[in-house]
Amino acid sequence: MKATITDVAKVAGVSMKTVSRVLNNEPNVATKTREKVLAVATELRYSPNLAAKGLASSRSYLVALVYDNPSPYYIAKIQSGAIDACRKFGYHLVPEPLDLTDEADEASQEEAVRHLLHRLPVDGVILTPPLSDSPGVVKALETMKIPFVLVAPSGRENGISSVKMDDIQAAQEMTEFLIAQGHKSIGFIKGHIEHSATALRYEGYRKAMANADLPVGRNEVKQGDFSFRSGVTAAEELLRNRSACPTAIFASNDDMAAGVVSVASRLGIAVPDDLSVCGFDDTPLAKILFPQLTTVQQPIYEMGYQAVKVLVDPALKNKPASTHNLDFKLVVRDSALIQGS
Amino acid sequence: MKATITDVAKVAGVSMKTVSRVLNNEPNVATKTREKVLAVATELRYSPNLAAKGLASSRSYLVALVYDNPSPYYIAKIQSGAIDACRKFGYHLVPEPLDLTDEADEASQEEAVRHLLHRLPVDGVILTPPLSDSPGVVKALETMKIPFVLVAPSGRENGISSVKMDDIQAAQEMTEFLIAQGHKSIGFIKGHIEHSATALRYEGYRKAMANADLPVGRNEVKQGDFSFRSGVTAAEELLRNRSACPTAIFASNDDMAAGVVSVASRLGIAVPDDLSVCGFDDTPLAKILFPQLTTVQQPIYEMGYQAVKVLVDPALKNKPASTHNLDFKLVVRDSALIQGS
DNA sequence: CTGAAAGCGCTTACAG
DNA sequence: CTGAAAGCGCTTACAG
Repeated sequence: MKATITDVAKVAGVSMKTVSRVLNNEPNVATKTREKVLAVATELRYSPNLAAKGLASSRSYLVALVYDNPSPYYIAKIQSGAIDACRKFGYHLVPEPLDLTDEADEASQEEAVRHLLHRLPVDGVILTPPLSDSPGVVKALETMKIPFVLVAPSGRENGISSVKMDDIQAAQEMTEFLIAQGHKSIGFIKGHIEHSATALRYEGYRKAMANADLPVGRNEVKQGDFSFRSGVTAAEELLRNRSACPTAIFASNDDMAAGVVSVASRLGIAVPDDLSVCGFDDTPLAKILFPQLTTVQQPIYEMGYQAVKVLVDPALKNKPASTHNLDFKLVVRDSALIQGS
Repeated sequence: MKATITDVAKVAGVSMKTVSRVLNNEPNVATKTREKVLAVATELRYSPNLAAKGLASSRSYLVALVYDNPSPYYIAKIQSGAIDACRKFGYHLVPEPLDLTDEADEASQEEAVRHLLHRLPVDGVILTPPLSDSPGVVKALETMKIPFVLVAPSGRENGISSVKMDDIQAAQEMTEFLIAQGHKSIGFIKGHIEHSATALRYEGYRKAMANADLPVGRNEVKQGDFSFRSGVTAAEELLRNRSACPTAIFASNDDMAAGVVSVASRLGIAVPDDLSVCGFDDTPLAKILFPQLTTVQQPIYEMGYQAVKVLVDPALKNKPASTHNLDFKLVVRDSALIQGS
């Protein structure tokens, strides 16, 4: 029924091995032979059997995307980029959710990963936050000798490839944007205390304020936890004293920014006329809100794409570990745009 | 390094074939032999090589989730259910986005699917809306003789397995809930005109109104397109005449319901005191809004799970096509809850 | 530049 | 209840 490499060889009048060489773009094939084989392959609608290739070469042509993330939106974007890259290089992506909530210690986390990857041999693994910061998970991959790449890890990992963006720089630029709009008192809402991005975004905000010689008052910074609810609570505190409240609030993610907008609307504070609001992430919510949110667009799709590339691109794999810094984008929408500016 | 079936056979003192029988739960193995093999397999941390299994049995142990859907939330949930089912049966899920926007006619859509599945042989395919309604896609699968199952198809497909929920019934129950709360004038906002769920949900609404002998005025039904924006527009029309506007609005998805809430808030109409609002889908948005949305929770995760089960469960596959109707759930939250009721 | 042989780790079909 | 042989469709390592 389906054509095999032997069929192609027979019809083309060459050996199986030559067909293999042509299809894998190996050198040492006469141009004429190459063309002939290619023509026959097309004619026979030949496509290699992945299982056979895998068995013979002890590769799987599979890349696992291992995640443990509550945000379907984030995963969907990473996955989308990863799949596109896989297609380009003849691989396939297998998403593998990994629930580590029951595995408290490092050793049992390691065992969980080992178990997961024992059943399915893959040629590479992509780790998304917060797994990219888990020592147990990383250790399992290292001892199993499976190539892997970290997406947005918090630390500067030595000897491990990673794809990331500069959260500090992004938060700093967003704050600078607000300062350029004339704001002098800018409130900030921090994210979840255990999330690695929280400290980085806060640092970017502080840097911009310091560079502009603007003091940051104790009452201008509130702790949140990335939830809408925490944005509401923080906004209520920031906006309590109407005579001395900030003219702009930078929430370190969109959900919290939505909470700010909702409080402002309830208190009759006009956004952006009386209060500018910024978020971070550019989730779908940012465009649904009224007014639409000014926010930071992370290169999530690109991180997924680049992660796969690092693992499977012949030009990159088996090379020393590399760190890929991808570009973010400030998306300016109505929530922080002074009229006429 | 990694144990093979031969290693297990050697250590257990039996033939390769016997090990194979034990591991695949085939009959005709002495209990003692079975136990011995199992013990050795565990000891050696043996796990079968998928590629070898696949090559020998001409199966792949892979299921493809083919989608072309703008909603990452929907896909993420389907995928989550599908992966869990795959794990239970020893399969793996490979998500395959399929962009059909450039393939206008049925023939080229068929070719696109053929091309996609030619490279990756899979044991089954799951088709999500709107692909589950595409004749070209269905035809490709049929001629390739790949087992497949439709998720939420609109029509009554003959001879094709499907998993779905009853949109008519759900919309009817939601409307009945509003009626039971004492509402007599209930506005309705229809969905996108080309989406199959639109007509079904509207029918459920009409049925409930008719059953309760409540007339549906021309001004009570507005056309939307499932977007937040269209919900805003529809709400503005429905609420224009404050003296004769409905006391409840049932939007046929959450995004449009969010639009209604936003208009009400702008007009100073209290939700739910002056206006009850209901949505459909129970997206994350439903819980972020203030007040939180009363809505219909679709069994999306369950559809993904069941779809895989139909394809790979030995008790179900190779059986005649079956239709699986899964249960929805009315989620009553503050946006449509009369106080004290 | 090309090919014949062996083998990857399983299952299938058959035999006993 | 158990096993020996052949083969799935490729690649690897070697030879020429």
